[in-house]
Amino acid sequence: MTLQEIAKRASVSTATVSRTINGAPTVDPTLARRVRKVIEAVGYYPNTHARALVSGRSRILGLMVSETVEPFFPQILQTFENLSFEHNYEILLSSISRERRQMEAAVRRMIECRVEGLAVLSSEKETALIELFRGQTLPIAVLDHEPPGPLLKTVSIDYKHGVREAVQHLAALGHARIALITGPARLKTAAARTIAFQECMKEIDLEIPRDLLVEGGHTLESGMKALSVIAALPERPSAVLCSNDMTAIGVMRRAFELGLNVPRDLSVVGFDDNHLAQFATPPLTTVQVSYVDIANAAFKALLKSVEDRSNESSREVSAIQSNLVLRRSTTLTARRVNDGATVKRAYKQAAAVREPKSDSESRSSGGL
Amino acid sequence: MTLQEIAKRASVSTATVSRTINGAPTVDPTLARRVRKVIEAVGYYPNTHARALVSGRSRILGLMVSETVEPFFPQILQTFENLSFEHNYEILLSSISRERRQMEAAVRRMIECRVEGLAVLSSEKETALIELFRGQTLPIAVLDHEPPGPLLKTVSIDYKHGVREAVQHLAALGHARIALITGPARLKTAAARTIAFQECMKEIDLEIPRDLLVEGGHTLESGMKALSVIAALPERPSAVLCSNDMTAIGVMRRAFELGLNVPRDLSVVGFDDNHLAQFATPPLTTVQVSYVDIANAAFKALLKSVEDRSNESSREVSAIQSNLVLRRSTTLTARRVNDGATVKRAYKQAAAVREPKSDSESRSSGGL
DNA sequence: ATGAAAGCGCTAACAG
DNA sequence: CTGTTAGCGCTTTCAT
Repeated sequence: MTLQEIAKRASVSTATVSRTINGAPTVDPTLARRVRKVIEAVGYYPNTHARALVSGRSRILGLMVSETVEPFFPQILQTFENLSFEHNYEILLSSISRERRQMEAAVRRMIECRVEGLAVLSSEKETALIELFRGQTLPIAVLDHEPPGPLLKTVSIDYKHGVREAVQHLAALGHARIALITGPARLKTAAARTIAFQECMKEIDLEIPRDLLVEGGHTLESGMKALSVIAALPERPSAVLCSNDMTAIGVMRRAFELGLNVPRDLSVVGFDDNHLAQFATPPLTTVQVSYVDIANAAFKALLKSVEDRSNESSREVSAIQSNLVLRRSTTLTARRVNDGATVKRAYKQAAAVREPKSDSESRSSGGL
Repeated sequence: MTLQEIAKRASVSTATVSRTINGAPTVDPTLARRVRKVIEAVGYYPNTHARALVSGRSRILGLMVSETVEPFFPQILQTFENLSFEHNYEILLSSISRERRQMEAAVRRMIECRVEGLAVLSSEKETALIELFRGQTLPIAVLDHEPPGPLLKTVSIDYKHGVREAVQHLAALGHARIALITGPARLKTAAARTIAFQECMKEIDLEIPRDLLVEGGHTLESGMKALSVIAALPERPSAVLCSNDMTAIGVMRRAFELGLNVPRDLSVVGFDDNHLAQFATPPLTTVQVSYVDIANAAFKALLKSVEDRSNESSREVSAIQSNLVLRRSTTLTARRVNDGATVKRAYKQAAAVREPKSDSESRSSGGL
């Protein structure tokens, strides 16, 4: 069934049918009704490919993410889905492979499908990826990318806010020796977390001895290993901040094995607030990063870029905030434990303390 | 840049360019090389929309799932992604909304994009959904659907295998009173699990008193509530099988609160083997359902249906097996606890015991 | 083996 | 306000 056929049956021109379908205001209500009736009757659905071809607009947005098997991925996808739906776009999904050939193939698909905009939500490989789109006049939204170009919209994550809350929360509980278990060095987001930690510690004049900066790998195992290292230290820290939740879970598991009670003997803070965090034992205090907000910002930036054709030069930057979510894996240090009021005060000091927006939608492990 | 332009620059006809691109065998190698050179030089990418329009083949497969925010979803999507990539299809994703209007809109999108096949991987609403595709001559792959039609490929999940392993494993450990916490009644997959349990219990002549069949809702809270009910029973069961992992986690949490030790006082078995299962305390013994296998079967069925145009009548049924995964949430009953050898023997009796294929890719909560 | 030409289904001038 | 018409970029006979 084609538009032509509808035109014939409704005894109007194809133009009128087209106008009716697209809700053009200049079409006689009587005719419009007649057309719609025929469309309804025969079960006609316009062909998007023909439409895309002639209009030059595919109404498809590309979404490239590191791994669909990542904890935050569902939230990102769901958000994109909803927004696309709302704005009448389709989304073309692709995972960013480590292999060059696969990456090129993915890029090819995006281009061949004539996506009108692209969101790259990954913490590695984005630079190489974006490079492959050189010369495509395609708006791209990406996390914290330098240098931004005219078509490059940037979504930046403010790790510092949440980390500051975490550090000050711990300090208020009496912790002075706070360790950090980092993520893999190659992830720029992990690096950003480390820097945020260092800066926030400095803000309140806390030192970070070399041996309290332990490299992790954002995995359960790396967290376990890191805690073994930390536990063997001559002067053990009383709290540890982890670069993601999975690491924190590993830390808690190893702590348990070593007979260390969390939080009594060791306060643990995670990062991301994925699904596991709230179900951990004890439930994990963590720096929440809202992937919904991130996806939202990326989509909006893209949409704006696609709909306007003018503002090509305004390289937008949308900043997403992180926040501490208080649960049960942190508490007073031993020397403060007798001071009953202190714990309450400390909890209050963690300014933006709140449960995440949609706890039940959170997911596990990883982080962008 | 268009195919025409390439033809001009390579001084050949558009037909030759088309043939070259599509790897037709009847094109002179010299010409082909010349064409490819131009294509490479100018960075030409064929337009899939034009291609789809003229060829009548979109090379798009639809995938509809209940909620992208579901634990098993990433595995399904990833599997589809990989396979699509491999076979040069794109996938059009849509979540199955509870609202009628949204559902219709999703169906419309699928049809307008001219998807060549559709996988519906959901445990509710599929019948209504499929109904909306009536008269579309579109191959559809769906979970256990009755009645199967000529274009309806069915993927069925054999819950009984895994449940049998679970029940016999528990029986071997000395458990005679085994409770079941069901899922929501509206989910046909949950109902199937319940039936499998009843049948497997009957197989080994174990009774299921009315009060050992407790309705749950596949949520943490429902698991907690269900255990409260069970714990209050005059004659408490020594083991409980849950309709999904989330329920089992809730059971374990409430058990902990009630001072019941899992597995010593109560053996707990989950269902699905999602991400949480292995990280639970204690790690959860569970009936694993491989969503990778399910997605794989659905895709393959679809592909076959799309590529052949003949076998429209062969309504395939691919059966996916479930298996028990042994972890630490089950053990001997009190009366057997003194018999040292028994536990080993029991573990051996659970025939197909093994760790899941890719533990680290599993996800949390829910179940199809 | 290659080219010329006819559309695929739709939109958007343009003319009326 | 409506209709006519010219393509959008590609594949595919059908000749040659």
